[in-house]
Amino acid sequence: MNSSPSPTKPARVTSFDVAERAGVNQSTVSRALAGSPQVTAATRDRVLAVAKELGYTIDQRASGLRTGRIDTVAVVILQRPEDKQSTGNPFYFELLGSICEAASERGLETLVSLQSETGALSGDYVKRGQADGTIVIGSARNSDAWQYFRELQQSEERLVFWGSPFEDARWVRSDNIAGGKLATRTLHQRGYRKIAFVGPLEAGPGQFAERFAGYREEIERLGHNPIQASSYPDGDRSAQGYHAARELLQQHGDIDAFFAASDRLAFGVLEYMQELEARIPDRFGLIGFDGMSAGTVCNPPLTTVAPELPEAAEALLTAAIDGQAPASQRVGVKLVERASVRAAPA
Amino acid sequence: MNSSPSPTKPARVTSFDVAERAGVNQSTVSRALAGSPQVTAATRDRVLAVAKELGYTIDQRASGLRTGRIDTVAVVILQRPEDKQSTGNPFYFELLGSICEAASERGLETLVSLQSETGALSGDYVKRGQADGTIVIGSARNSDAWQYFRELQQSEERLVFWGSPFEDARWVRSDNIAGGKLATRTLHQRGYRKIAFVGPLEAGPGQFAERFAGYREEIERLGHNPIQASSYPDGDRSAQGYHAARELLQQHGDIDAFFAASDRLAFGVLEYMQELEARIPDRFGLIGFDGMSAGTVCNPPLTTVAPELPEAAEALLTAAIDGQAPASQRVGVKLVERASVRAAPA
DNA sequence: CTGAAAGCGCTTACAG
DNA sequence: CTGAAAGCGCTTACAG
Repeated sequence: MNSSPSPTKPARVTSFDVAERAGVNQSTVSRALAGSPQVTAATRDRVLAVAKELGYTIDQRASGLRTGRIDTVAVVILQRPEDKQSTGNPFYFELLGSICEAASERGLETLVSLQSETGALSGDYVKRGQADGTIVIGSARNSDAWQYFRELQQSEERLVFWGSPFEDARWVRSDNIAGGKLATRTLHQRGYRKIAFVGPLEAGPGQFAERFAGYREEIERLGHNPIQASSYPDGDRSAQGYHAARELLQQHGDIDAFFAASDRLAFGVLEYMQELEARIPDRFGLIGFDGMSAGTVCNPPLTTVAPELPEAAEALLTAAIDGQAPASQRVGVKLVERASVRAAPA
Repeated sequence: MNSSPSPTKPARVTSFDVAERAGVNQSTVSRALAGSPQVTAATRDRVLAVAKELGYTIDQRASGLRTGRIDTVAVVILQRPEDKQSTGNPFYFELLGSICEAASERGLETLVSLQSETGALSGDYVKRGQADGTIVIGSARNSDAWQYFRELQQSEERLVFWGSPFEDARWVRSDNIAGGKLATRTLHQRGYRKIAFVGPLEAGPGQFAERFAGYREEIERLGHNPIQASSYPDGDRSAQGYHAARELLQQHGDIDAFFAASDRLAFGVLEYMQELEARIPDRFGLIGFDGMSAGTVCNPPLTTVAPELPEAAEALLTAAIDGQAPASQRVGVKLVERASVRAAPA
């Protein structure tokens, strides 16, 4: 009478169950499900039918224990300790989205870990058998965390960084120099004549510094001098952008365009422009960096330099999983035209 | 002479290695690392020291195979098929962030899967031994996908939905009715007198319909009639919001406020307002729903009703992992005041 | 082409 | 308090 599933046995269906029902050996079930050419089409079909009937599915823990592979990539997103509880930088989630998609196309799952506190850092997913490789992306400002991962890279081949502040590491980055040039050249082509750079040039060879280098190179090629703010407040990027725009305009009344080293900085610039009731793109041009989708909802929508996310995801995955990519690698950038820059002259 | 790690043996360190070096049995190592009270403090310390020295770490595949737990929650994010390659709805990533944090506090890892194509749906992470429970979040518009997961829920206890379009399912949702009332009441209190609802009321008892119900209830309590657009174009939420605002204003010239059923709809309304050069919040009030961080960069920043994300994450996790939460559950909402609504009268 | 068996690295009764 | 052993569910040489 009691045909309802007994509470004592949740009854995991194993390959032995399938084997018994299909009248073959368990090893044959394993081969059939793996699509081994060693097994007859007839046998395989029978096994597959039974497997489907019983709702059998390979246990990845057992499979992974045996093969050494777990078909998973771990992605750790480093946040600033202050970003705890807030959403952190949405750009990282956009990159994460691309990684998930690229991973899925390779038949990999994606394990995601948000980390911020120095004490709770953990990157040995490969050693723990939870992933075949690890990607670390995140804020260059959490330098304690980066230090930890940099050391980890000594002993772990399958670990790669996006946006790490170190040169001596395996990383993937935007082609920041090309991006800086592209933004600057675009602004100049659209008729802006005094183009300022917005972005704190923090410790070491960070991404902002590279974007500045591209800007500077292009500005000098055009026969001008680079212009940048003298200091930046602590706080979020938006506040920094706001203050920089104000300071720059106070000191150089003839500035007519800004290249912001990140979209979040650009949002701050935009905020100041709005306070000034300055018309964009007529009076001022503005280009950001990152291609964040939030830039579609600001007013005007933000023109920005965006890394090729699918390319970035591929490069990161290859480096993390295969573990034998070139030491470091840059991905291309493109201009995402929205509305904070005048149209090209006809 | 050849002391460099031989390429043939990547040499995984196991509990047997630790045991040998510490001069104990492997089972003692296991107990020591599990913090079992059965093991002497002295023994435990020795084992822990050796483990650290050798860089030993428990293999989760083996551990999970033995215990049946894997200490991981799977999160599948359903996207509209069209959203492939785009970023999809950023709100889901904000919720994902909260889930990751809550999971991490429970000592769980988070497996993330972006799914869109009907053929490639997969939710049996528990059966495959990859997770102890599964959370599905995502667009109600991908109804084929929801149908798949709804059926899966018949056979899988540890599966819970955020925002599913079905009533007969285990889900967690915002208290949409309270949220609709809150938005409407707020607009009325701030002096707006003709408040329209923006949002397509799609098939079945979706979240938008609940938000509308809350709006309607409050509007009627205030002695007014609900106002809504007659039709919505296909396309993204922003375009829908734009068209609804235009239609509403054409038909009801005296509208002075909008409650949009989602932030993305609200961004579309905002876009139309900008075209009109209508001043917000003076001429029109606007409240969205979701609490998306992108709402901080639009102009003016968007006042919105936000679900309590940490509470949502806790409820989802409890339902997914423990598998014995109430059949369905609502989480509280709050008003996030930004600048698209007038200040409260003094 | 299929079967019998070993073993991946753990946890946990079972003895002592 | 510690050890010896079984077993979680697979994959894959090894036989035949």
